[in-house]
Amino acid sequence: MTAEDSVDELIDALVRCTFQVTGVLTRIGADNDMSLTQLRVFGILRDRRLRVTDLAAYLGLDKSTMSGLIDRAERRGLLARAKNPSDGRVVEVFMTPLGHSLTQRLDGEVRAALTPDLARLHPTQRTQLLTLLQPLLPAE
Amino acid sequence: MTAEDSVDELIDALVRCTFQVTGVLTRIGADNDMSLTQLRVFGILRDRRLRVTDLAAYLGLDKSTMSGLIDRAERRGLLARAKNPSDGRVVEVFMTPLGHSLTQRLDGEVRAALTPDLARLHPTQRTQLLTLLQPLLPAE
DNA sequence: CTAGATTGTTTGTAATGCCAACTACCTGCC
DNA sequence: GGCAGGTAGTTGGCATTACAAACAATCTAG
Repeated sequence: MTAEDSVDELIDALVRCTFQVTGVLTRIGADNDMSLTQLRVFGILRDRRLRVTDLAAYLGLDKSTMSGLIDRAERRGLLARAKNPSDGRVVEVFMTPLGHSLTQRLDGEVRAALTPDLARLHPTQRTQLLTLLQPLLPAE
Repeated sequence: MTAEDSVDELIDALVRCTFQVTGVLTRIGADNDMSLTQLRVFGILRDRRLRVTDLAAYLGLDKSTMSGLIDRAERRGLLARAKNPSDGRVVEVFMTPLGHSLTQRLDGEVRAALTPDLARLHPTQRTQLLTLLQPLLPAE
């Protein structure tokens, strides 16, 4: 087996793994009336307050898509908007307490769903896996 | 750090990695007028011919969602339907030559996009990563 | 103070996805 | 054989996601 083949095989596994995890997240989201995209939004806003454009850039989405997402989450009381006092154009988005508690519940469900699979690895292997995933994570 | 924390941290990395790879796939799909779901369909049908219901089950989607997906792909000449001669209710779905060639191109783009990141790992590490991902892959 | 850039929203369109209702077909049972 | 019930797919209706283009409000340079 050449080095190239080993990369191909790894990519195949990585993509399948991605779809697997995505499936888990989608299901958990659906159980809580949240789309995958909303899950991502909440993951980002967990410890941040961002303007609409930055949020869109983070997610690789159009600003207009963000507007709609925020609208619906705001209507459910999960997110809120605030005008930036020093620049009247800017709208900052952040999570409400209700949003935070929902995020916490979702977190628990994701943990509960994935832990069994990961428990099949030895603690040492888990540490290894964590290390090996680093090059794939977003820069900085 | 307790063993539980190590799992949490790993899950966090795994989810971020999932979104990262999903982002790559979504972008490549968009460049070729294909949604993430269509990519999944093509990945499954690459070496198979499946009935609509089985395809829907594989993807965790409703049959009616599959109908639409197949319709649009069929209209583009990428997929085709055939009646099962031994059971008149069943419709089997498979890829056309055009669909196969598109899949091949997409494959190449995915490889090109992910290889640089994976190349940052030693061949030994890549083999390790492949092994460690196994428990997360779909059963069977 | 005005021209141009930036920020966010609105509007229009297409795709995704669910549910419920429907058609077509098959299978069991009488 | 014939009908009741189950299975396979499609259709129609609805909400969400997503983009692009046009727009309003605000800021910044000159």
